Amino acid sequence: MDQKAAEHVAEVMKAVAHPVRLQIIELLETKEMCVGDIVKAVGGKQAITSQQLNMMRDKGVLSSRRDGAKVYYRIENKNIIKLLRCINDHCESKRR
Amino acid sequence: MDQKAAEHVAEVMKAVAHPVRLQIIELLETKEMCVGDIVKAVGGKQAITSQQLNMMRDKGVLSSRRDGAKVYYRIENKNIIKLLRCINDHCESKRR
DNA sequence: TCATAAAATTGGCATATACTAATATACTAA
DNA sequence: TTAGTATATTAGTATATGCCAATTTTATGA
Repeated sequence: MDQKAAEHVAEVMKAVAHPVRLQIIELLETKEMCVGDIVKAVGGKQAITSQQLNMMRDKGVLSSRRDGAKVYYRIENKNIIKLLRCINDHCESKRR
Repeated sequence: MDQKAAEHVAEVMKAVAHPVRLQIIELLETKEMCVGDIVKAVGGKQAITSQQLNMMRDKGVLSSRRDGAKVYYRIENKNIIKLLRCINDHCESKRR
């Protein structure tokens, strides 16, 4: 992994490395969802959740499409899901 | 993933989400190394590298053993390696 | 013991991040 | 066009992070 790749990887990981953002990614694992429903599901505030979604989209983790007044977010790259599984395995094996 | 698990996962990811720390993990993928050699390999400063190693050990990513004056670090949980692979896959599929 | 090497720690500073309240924009339906 | 709903943006603040220089701790060998 060269310098540039390492920087990119670090950016992607930082974008995901947050309890609520991990929750959002889990929510989107199997389906797309609009901002309002995501806000309700994670029990957060509209502005913050919107910021987090935008941020993850900017980093290439999510993508979005507008449908009328609503904006639907989905996972852009499925490898993020694999990533989550790896981390989960790591944490579980530590807890054991 | 419950709240507590999400927080833990986020912590581990944050510990790894840094260009130099990713480099260090790559270095340690197949072997343990002492601090001095890691410092040379990543071209960093002693104090900073020591801080990064300590930090990753605190978060359960690495572990260490002292052998005389030298301290050897190694990857504590191999799932971190899998994690790196996932991230690499992610980035490569984005570049294509 | 003394000098040196290896690693860890400390205090400080600049920047980044997370959050907040308030406001702005985009869209729909009446 | 107006009111209402959905989402995004802005400016500000508190805290976290990353880095630095200097110092300290731990261990070795003369």
